[in-house]
Amino acid sequence: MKADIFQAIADPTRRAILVLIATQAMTPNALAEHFDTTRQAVSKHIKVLADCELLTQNKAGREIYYHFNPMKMKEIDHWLEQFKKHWEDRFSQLDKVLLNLNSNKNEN
Amino acid sequence: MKADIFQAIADPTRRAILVLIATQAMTPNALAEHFDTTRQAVSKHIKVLADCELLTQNKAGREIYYHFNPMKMKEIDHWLEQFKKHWEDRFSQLDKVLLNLNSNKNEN
DNA sequence: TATATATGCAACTTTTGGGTTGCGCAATAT
DNA sequence: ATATTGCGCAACCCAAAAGTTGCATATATA
Repeated sequence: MKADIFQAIADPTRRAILVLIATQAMTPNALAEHFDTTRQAVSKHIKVLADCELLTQNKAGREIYYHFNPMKMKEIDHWLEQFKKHWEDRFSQLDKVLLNLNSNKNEN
Repeated sequence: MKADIFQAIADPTRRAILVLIATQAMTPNALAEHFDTTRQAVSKHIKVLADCELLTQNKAGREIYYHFNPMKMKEIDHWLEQFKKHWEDRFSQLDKVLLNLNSNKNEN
């Protein structure tokens, strides 16, 4: 059983799938046309994404539309928050340096 | 050659390393004490993280202090931004309701 | 009803990744 | 000067993952 969302987005093909499906729900076949691999390979990627709930299904006859689940993706954002302050701090430090450099010449 | 930041954060041990080092720069040995693996295993994780520039080195004698590079982590945040609107949008919730209605009727 | 289409699943192969062991090298300590 | 410490690197092993092929099943169409 696979459920690690970080592992899920590690693969570049899966990230591309997410980008496509975030724009528009798609079937596996429609999706596979965007890639250079077999339908089954794409299907396996879909399974990984669905297992960790980044995708949800919607069956319509014999077709299955996969939809993007943004709330799951938000978990990544939540994990990132603990680091956010670090790059915001660095920005302000950099700002300070640039201001000091600029103050030798002129202001704007 | 490994340089994929998404692949780098896929491993739980590496994510733990990032959390530790974000708080305080550390040497490989100090780091390894926090985990149940060998120093070499941790060292390999460090290499992965350093290769994709999530960590930077600072040599001090025979010790090497690894520092967190928040600007690189910010790239993940940047990638996430394309999805942010999906979970922030109120329409995202509306979509979900509509999709549930559709799947109950099983038509399109 | 017979056939084509959309999909999932299981078996297999190949590649990748994580871990361990063993080594070499440079910096420090005795 | 010799021993110890901190570290990286390479070789190897094993498990997991990605891709392919071949099926089975359900739905649509002729």
